[in-house]
Parts: sequence; structure tokens; C-alpha cells
Amino acid sequence: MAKKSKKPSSYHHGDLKQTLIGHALSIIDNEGIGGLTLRKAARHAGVSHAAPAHHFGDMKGLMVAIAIKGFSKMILQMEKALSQTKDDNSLLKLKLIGLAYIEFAVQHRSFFKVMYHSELSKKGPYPDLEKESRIPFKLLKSTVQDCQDNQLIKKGDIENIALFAWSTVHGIANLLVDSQLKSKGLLGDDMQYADHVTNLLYTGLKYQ
Amino acid sequence: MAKKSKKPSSYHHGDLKQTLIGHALSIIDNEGIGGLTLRKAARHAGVSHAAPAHHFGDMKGLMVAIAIKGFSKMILQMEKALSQTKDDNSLLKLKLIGLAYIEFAVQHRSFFKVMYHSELSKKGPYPDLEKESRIPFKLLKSTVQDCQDNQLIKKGDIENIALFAWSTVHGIANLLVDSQLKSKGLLGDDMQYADHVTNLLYTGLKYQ
DNA sequence: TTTATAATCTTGACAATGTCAAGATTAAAT
DNA sequence: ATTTAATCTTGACATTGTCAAGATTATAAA
Repeated sequence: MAKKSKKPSSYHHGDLKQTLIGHALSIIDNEGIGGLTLRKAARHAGVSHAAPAHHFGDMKGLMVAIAIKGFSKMILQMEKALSQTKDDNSLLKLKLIGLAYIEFAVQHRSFFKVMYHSELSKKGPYPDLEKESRIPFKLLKSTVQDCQDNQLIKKGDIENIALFAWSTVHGIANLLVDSQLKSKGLLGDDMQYADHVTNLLYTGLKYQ
Repeated sequence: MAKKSKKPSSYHHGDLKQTLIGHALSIIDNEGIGGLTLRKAARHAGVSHAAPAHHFGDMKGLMVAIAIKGFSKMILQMEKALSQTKDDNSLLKLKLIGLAYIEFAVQHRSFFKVMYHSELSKKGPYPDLEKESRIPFKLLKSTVQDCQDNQLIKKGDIENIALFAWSTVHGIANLLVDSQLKSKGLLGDDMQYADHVTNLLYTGLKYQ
């Protein structure tokens, strides 16, 4: 609740940038990424149609800002999951960090959609975004490393094993976020399914 | 080369629908899904700006048409992969069908992007698309069933195991298609990596 | 073959959007 | 107090999706 609302002066908004991001996210929640327009976000915020440009440059700038914020949140959530176990239990850490990834995706669908939107990763350069977007995989990889150091999973190329784990949780996350499973009647509860699949993943790694 | 080009009469195109789909795909190849517009596809095909509407209704209709065609191609490629092994070797089938899924994605990025575009799965109803889109998973599931029948993988809930395999290959496919790995310097050759990961996946299933 | 009907394509129009330029208002710094 | 920078508005323009009405060609019916 420590918002720095600087007493709006009716001309200068005070915290327009974050406000616009908020409205953009709720628009994506309701109408999908295709429903997001700069003008619509501006209307929701009660400012003129050209106001967003001063904070984000263009449409892509808004998406980048959302993605960066999303990665920060996701990283926090992953780190929190890691800290919830003793240091020696790295196999559990591996499961928890994967679940945290999936949980973030389903809890913040709009963030996740923007974070991994094709158009963003394509043409940069957005150094801040690039930097943040690498951290989740780094966290995953170092956890895999811990597991190997503690001989909890068989030896193997760390990079490949981490990529395997990432592919799986990323795949689940995408299928869940796009309602590709629910729409096919394949799914009841999201996280219950995520738990099943991550179990398969990590017991698989154990006996690899 | 058995195209039914019906001698264009300069007013009636002859095969405008498929032609437009082709141009749409090449636009997506070059500029991403965001770069695709109905008018641009029309210009590339040399027809008026409103011509596409008569074949696809609206923008979403074009995407649906592309997605349906993409699923047909993908299904053919998966079935072809299945037919390349003796019936008894169902574990190899399981690997081949997964690789076929990934291979289709990297060979036909634009198709794949459209097929699993959030906006499509959201609001229907597009019965033809729904029907086609279920088949890949059905193929995967029946292959998993074969593996269990032949006692090549341990028993377990077929649905969950199939979803696990699907999540993994779908995750790889998405990361590859969006160049999320290459851009991070994590990858040399796409299919080589896919082979590594599917190996991990299926040996994992074997000892589950 | 002639005619009627449907399919296909064009032209013209409209509202909505991204983006730019120029100006108005307020905050911050000097 | 004055200058400078930041923030927001207004107005404009090209582009786009979409609709309606008309032109052209194919197809079917007579």
C-alpha cells in the first residue's frame, strides 16, 4: 500500500506509467493481447490518446515495459520458492522452482503472455529485457547443478538437463495459459495437473 | 505440381484462397504475426483490398484457415513418422512422433505460430479447427497406450503421461520457434537439441 | 443456346489505431 | 524568480478492418 501517489494535479497524472501498465494488463485479461491498444489504455486511465507515447515511445515499448516488470515478479516468486526449503534438499528445490514458474504463469497470464510474446524476442535491442529474461533459466540451471553436486540426479550435461526441465515447465505453462487443455476437457485444476507432470519430470531425472 | 490453376481471367483469380494463405505465411515468416494484415496479403496477391473478406470473412477467419491447414500438415507428418517403424517398437514410435511434432514446428514456424496463437483458441466456435487440433494429442496418447500395452514403460495414468510428453515437446517447439534459445546462445542446431531432450524424456518415462 | 442465379472481385466509404509535430501546463533546477 | 525539463493535450495523417453496393465471371437451369 506504499504507493507514491503524488496528489494528482489533473494535468500531470503523478504515476501514469504504472497506471497505464495496470490498465493494459486488465485489458489483456479481458480481451487478449490482440485487444490491447495504446488509445484504449489511455482512455481507461483517463488521459489523452497520445499520453502513453511519452512513457513508452510506442506500442512495443509498452509491451517491453510490461515484460520487464513481469520477469521481475516471476524471478521474485521463483526465489521465494527456493528459499522455502533447506539447502540440502535440492531435488525438492528443483520441483518447487518449476512449480513456481508454472504458478506464476497461471496466476499472471497476461504478464506471461507478454513476456514470451514472439514479437518481443525477435527484434531488439532491449538490453534490460534481455538481461531479466535470462535469469529464470539461470536459477533453474544452478538448481540442477546443486542436485548433481549432491548426487540427487545422475550425471549429465547440466545445460541439456536444465533445458529439458525448462522445456517441460514452459510447455505446461503455455498450454495452461492459452487454455489449450481446459478447452479440450483434459483438465480440472491447473496446479494439480502441474504437480502431476512435475512429479513425472523429476522422478524421470532421478533415474536418468 | 498438380496445381489446378484455372487459367486466371484477370478478374476471377482462380485459386485466390490458397494463394492468399501462401502470401500470409510468407509475410509472417518475414515480419511475424504482427506484420500480417489482410490488405498486405491482398496487395501481395495483386487483388483489391476487400477481396480476402469473401474467402475468410475477417482477419480471424484467415488465421483459422491457416491453422486448419497447418494441423492437417502436422498430422500427416506425425503419421508418416509413426509408419516408419515396425509395430512392435512402440517406444521408438513415441520418440519419433515427438520429434515429428518439433520438426514440423521448426520447419513451418509460421504455421505453428498461428496454430497455437492465443486468440484463436479463445473465442470460437470454429468446429473444424477444434476437431483438427485435437488429433495430434490423440495420436500421442494412443502411442503411449501402445507402449504400456507392450510393457515398455511403467504403468500410470495414460492421460497424465501423454500430457507430460506433450508438454515437453510443445515447450521445446515454442522455445525453438520463438528463437528463445538461439537468442540466448544456448543452442547450435535445433533438431540436435530436440533429439537430446526427447532422449531424456523417453528414458525418463522408461524408468518411471 | 439463352437466361437466371450464384460466386467472385472491385470500388468507395467509415471509424479506429499508431504515430508524429506543435503547443499548453506543471515540476524541478538554477 | 527565471530557466529548463518533464508531462500531458490537441490536431493531423496514413494505414487498417470492415461494410455496402456494384461490376464481372462462372455455373446451373430453362
